[in-house]
Amino acid sequence: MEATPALEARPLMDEDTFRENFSQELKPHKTYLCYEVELQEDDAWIPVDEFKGFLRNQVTKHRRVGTEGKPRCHAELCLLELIPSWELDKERHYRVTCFISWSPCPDCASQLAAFLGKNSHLSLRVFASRIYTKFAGYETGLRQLQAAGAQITIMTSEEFEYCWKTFVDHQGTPFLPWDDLDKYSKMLSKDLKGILQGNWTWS
DNA sequence: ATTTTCAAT
Repeated sequence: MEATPALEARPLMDEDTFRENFSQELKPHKTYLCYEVELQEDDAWIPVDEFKGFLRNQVTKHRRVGTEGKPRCHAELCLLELIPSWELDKERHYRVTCFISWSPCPDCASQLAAFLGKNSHLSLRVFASRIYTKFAGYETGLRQLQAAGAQITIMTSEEFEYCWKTFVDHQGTPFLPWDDLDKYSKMLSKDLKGILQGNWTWS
């Protein structure tokens, strides 16, 4: 009964899942989100390791007439359901960081913004691998989220490597960037900057 | 080049 120290095994993402979902070239019909929390102490951010993890969006398995399936849940809303369970001290200030494979859709962005408005003890940073442009108004959504105080950024090799080390079951192997990682990251960063500044490049 | 877009036609 001395097998493991008080260190609880945290679930880790397998390597393929990470690569398949965070590579900018692939566009899987699912979203993964890695999250972590830090507590503000003077000028420093202290990691709160117990609330570190990852999740993915939830889908209804079977849809049948007359059956009330569990509603689909985008990854961001899964996170919003999770945060209250952490019971963070409202007298202190925390920073929640998430690394997400698709940027928030307009609805999620709006809900995140509302959440930040109601939780002034929390700050939010969003690092996205890709920009989710499927739904009309995605630009406005991202701007709204930024206006609510969130920091929104495209993941660079630095964040990919951090996620690999922190959330992936990497078996001790170092992060090997995929082809064109930096190229896509720079391209998407430029796109996001334009969006957040209110420029439109597409009609 | 406009793209497998938080699926399921």
